[in-house]
Amino acid sequence: MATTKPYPGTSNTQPDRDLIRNNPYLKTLDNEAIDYLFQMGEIRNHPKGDVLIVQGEDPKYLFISLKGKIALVARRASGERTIVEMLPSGSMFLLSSVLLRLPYVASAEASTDMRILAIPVDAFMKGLELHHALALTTLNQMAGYVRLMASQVKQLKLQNASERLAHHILARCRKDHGAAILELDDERRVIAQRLGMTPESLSRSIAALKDAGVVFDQRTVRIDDVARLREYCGLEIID
Amino acid sequence: MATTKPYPGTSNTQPDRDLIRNNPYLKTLDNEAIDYLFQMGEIRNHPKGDVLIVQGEDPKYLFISLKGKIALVARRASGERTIVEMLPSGSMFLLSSVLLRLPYVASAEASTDMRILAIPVDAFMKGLELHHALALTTLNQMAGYVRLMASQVKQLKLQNASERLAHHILARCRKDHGAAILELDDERRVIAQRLGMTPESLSRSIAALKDAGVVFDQRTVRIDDVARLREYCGLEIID
DNA sequence: CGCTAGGTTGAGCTTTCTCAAAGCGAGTGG
DNA sequence: CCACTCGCTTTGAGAAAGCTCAACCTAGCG
Repeated sequence: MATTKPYPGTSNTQPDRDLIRNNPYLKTLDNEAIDYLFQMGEIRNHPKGDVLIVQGEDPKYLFISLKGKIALVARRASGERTIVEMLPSGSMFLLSSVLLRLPYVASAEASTDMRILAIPVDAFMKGLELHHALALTTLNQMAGYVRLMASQVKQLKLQNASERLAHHILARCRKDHGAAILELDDERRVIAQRLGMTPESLSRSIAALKDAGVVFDQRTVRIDDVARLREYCGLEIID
Repeated sequence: MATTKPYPGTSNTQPDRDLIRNNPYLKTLDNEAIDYLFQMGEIRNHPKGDVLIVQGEDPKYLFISLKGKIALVARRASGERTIVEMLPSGSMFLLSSVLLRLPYVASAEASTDMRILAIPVDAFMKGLELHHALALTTLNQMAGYVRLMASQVKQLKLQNASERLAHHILARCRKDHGAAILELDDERRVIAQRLGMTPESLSRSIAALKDAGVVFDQRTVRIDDVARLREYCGLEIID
């Protein structure tokens, strides 16, 4: 699978601890919980493109991304694939399968070079009992995933392709009115799969958003008026 | 909103306790946790059609359905509605919004007459700290919701209307091969909204499934060969 | 300077939606 | 007891959205 490098107890874990402490999704962990995770887990480095988890397999580890972006990929029996979600660093990805000890609902692929912490399922479950901070962080992450997934269901059922693209852009825009400019850091094919459309449709949606005051230049997006785009989008922005 | 009836401490809570103890999603709660919930919460009865929660409002209570079926309904600004999910009794619905103290992502409507337990958010959060069994049940419910939502995203992105209908039927069928017969307990309009299509499209999908060996007679569904239908459906069945 | 990979554009087709009309079944009043 | 009505479902025809396939464009790179 990839380079594996367990912590031999005496090695320097400080840089990785700092990654956890600085991560918005993990910073509620306390020292005891972090100690526990490093004690029970091992660090792995994966190059972009690596498949960390295969849909349908039984969970053996809980993975926490310390650095890099994960793509959750689902396939049908016939082979077609789609991206269920992109997850930033600090994610305990496919957590639900681990907690329920049920086969992974999706595969996890490294969308960038990654550094991850892998904790055996039993050790993780034990950690939930022993470390309150870990349980709370886990609870929060899962609540966030439910929101994310529920929001996506709403998008797929209530918005057309261009509106979903508008939503995608707005979710990456910190301003809530006036003009704005931002960078999309995925390639078109990836964005298209995440939004549930073909790259061709994404292209046409990009063209369509000109009428809503959005101009694309490579990966740079310029929005004339965020409030207007929100109106166009039609759904409140979640994530 | 509806008939409200708090527990005055001495009243008979036994029937409601039994509902909890017999419910597959709640039976891991222990007596202390159940005591706590009844002490802090109040019982409400709602007739079919009542709106228990309105999308966009701030969570004040965590609701647990003791009896009856909930429809999670989402709307766009322009008014169109869809059903995000149908939840059986024993559900802590819209849990994620409560845990994160963020506006509800969807409305909750009583799809049947309902009996629910409403616990103020602060009391519930406190309960998570005090009662380990409650925290575990909560964790499990949320993990289940993530799976459900992730599965639905897969369905919407990878399956066409007829395949989604096949999925819906298979999810309600306990057998995994041979012939089977089952009842759908929702009306067509509701099933259509849940599956992300119009009632007309659902009608046509019902007709289309004849070729896959599925016959509808009112709410009764007869499947010639479950394995064959699974193949037609193209995705593993989750829920 | 030509290749290659990613992105866009165009044409035709498939799926699903929309709108209108017809079918059907359960409950009601004559 | 029967015709009627109301609500839900199905069917049909046309329109719209999105997909497929093919051609073309463009930028980075050997």
